[in-house]
Amino acid sequence: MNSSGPGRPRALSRSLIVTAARGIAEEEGLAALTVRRVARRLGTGQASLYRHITDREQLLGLLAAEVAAQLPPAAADPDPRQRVRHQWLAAHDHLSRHLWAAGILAEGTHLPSAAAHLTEDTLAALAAAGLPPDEAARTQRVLWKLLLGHVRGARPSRFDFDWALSHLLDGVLGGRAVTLAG
Amino acid sequence: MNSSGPGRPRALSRSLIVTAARGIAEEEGLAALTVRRVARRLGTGQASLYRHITDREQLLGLLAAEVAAQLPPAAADPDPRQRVRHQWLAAHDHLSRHLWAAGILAEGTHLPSAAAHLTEDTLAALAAAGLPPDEAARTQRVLWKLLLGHVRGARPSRFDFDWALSHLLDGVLGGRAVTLAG
DNA sequence: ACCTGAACACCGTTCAAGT
DNA sequence: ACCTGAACACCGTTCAAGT
Repeated sequence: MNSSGPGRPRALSRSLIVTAARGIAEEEGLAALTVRRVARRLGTGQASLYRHITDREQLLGLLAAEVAAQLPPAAADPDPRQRVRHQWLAAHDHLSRHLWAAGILAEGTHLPSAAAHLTEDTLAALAAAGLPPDEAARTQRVLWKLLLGHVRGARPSRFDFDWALSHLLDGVLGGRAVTLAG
Repeated sequence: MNSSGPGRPRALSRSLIVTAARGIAEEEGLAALTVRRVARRLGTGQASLYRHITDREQLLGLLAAEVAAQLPPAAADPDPRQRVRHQWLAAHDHLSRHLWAAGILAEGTHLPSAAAHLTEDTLAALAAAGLPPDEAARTQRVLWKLLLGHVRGARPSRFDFDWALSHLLDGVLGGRAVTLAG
C-alpha cells in the first residue's frame, strides 16, 4: 500500500518528473513530450515543474542520460574485434528501442559521458587488438557517429549497421594480429 | 529597375516563399524558420502562404531538395576509390555549409532522390572498382548514414569523416584490384 | 515560505469576413 | 474570385497573487 494518504496531496520531485516524462517519450515520442503534458500526467500545474528543473532542455538531458546509462555492457567474446562488434550491435538495439533519445544524445555536448562504460570498453578492446590510443579514440568517435547516423532518420537497418561496423573494423584493424607479446 | 510599380502590390509565389525561407534558414538556422517569419519577410499575412504551400513540412522538404540538388558532381580522379572519396568529402563540405538541411534530409523518406546524381556516381564508381551491385548499393546507403551521422550533432570533424570513409572503402573494397578485363 | 493560476510571447493552421 | 485578419488550439516560461 504505497498510495498517498488523503492528507498528503503531492510530493513532486525531479525523479517523479523524469519518470513521467520518460513514459510520455516512450509511448508517444519526443514531440509529444511537452512540459504541460508532464504536468498534466502528474496532476500539477505546469509552473510547478520549474521548481525542480530549470527548463525543458535540462529535462531532455536527464532523459537521454538515463537511456545512455542503460547501454549494454561489454560482450564476453574472447576476440576483441568481435567484442567491439557485439557490444555496438547491442547498443544499436538498445537505442532502436528508445529512438526518441538518439536525437538528444546526438546534439549533446557532454552527454556521451553518460555512455562512459561503452567508450571505455571499446577503447580497451581496441587496445587489446593492437590499435594505438589515438586511433582507438578516433574509431570510438566514428562508431558513435555511425550508430547515430544509422538509428536516426528514415529506413534504419540493423543489417547495414552490422555490415558497416564489420567492414570499418576490418579497415581499421586491417591485417593486425592480436599480439599477445609486446 | 525591377521594383514593383505602385499599382502592383505583390505577386506571391512558391519560389518567392522558398527563397525567403532559405534566407532565414541560412542566416539563423531551422528553429528560426517559422511560417510567420517567412510571411513577415515577404510583407504578407501568414495565411497567404498557405495558397502556395500545403504546410511547413512541405516547405522544409522543398528547401532540403534544393540543398540536395546542389551536392557536388563526381570528382575527376582516375582511381574509382579516390573518386568516391573525393565526391563524398565534397558532399560533407557542402552539407557542413548548410547544416540546417541535414536534419530534414535525414528524416526524409524519399528526399535522397534529390541527391540522385551522388547516388548514381557512387554506384558507378564502386562498380568500376569491381564491387557487385548489391554491395555497392549497401555501401552507398552506409556512406549516406555515415555522412549524416558526422554532420549532424555535436563536434563534427571533417578529418574523422575522411578517416572513416577511407577505412570503410578499404574494408569494403579490400584487396580488390581494378580489373579492366571481366 | 511555498506553490501555482493566469498571463506573456510565441507557434502552425483554419476560416469567415472582407475587397 | 481572391486574399487575409482574427481566431483556435497549442507551445515554454515567468511572476504576482494566493494559501
